[in-house]
Amino acid sequence: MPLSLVTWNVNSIRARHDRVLAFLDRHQPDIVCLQETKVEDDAFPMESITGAGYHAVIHGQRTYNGVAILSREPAENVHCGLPGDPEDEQARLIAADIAGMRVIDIYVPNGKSVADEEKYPYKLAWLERLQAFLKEEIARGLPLALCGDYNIAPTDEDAAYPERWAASVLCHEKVRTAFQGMLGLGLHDAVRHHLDAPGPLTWWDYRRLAFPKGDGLRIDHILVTEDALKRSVDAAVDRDERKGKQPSDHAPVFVYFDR
DNA sequence: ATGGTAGACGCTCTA
Repeated sequence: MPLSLVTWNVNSIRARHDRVLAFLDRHQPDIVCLQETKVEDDAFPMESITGAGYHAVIHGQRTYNGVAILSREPAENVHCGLPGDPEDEQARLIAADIAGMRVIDIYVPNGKSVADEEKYPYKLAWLERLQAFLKEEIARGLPLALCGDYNIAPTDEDAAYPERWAASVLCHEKVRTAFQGMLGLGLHDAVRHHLDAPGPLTWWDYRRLAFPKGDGLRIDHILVTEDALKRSVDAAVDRDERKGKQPSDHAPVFVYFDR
């Protein structure tokens, strides 16, 4: 069996508790990066996760944001938070060494709208700080995977209806430039490497009947260094996880690696 | 027709 690495924005670990456990049981993934856990660390359902046979490292906060990495093997050298702004207390990044790989789990700020004078500049500045952090992390030399909800659809082929989203913070030129900048650091889009465009879609808004209408975007990504790309053998999106009762608005994204 | 849903929290914000 290949090693499986997953990223999934669950939109509240407590609201998605049963779905997460069913997901772990069904797929038996090796490493799972979660975003939008929306819970302080004291209230994270740690017993459920360990009961399912997983270690967890967590970086949460009340109400918003929050990230966690679940793994079969224990995590080492855990790092919480994106450096570069001492005033920034939003819990959007956690990193750890797992199974010989550096795994970085990110929840990039949404940015609200391009015209927003606070949230969109925060998103762009956050992406700048991320690039600086990535340079240091890549320099450590381990195979590296940057997994998460990037809130960026890198090209028009990453939206089912690109014209509807052209003016959005998910498709705007400046965030697409930031995505290209990460590729410029030596990272590769592992999902795109294995799966042809258009898609695969990973997020459908709860509103406007977006899922039944097929109005989704590819905003959840796994970027990897070249050594990890060479070890990767396939990728997938579990679109079925968006169906049924009380789904997250995001589907889990998988990349598989030779061990 | 210019809306709509979901989650956490508290009567509103974020996505």
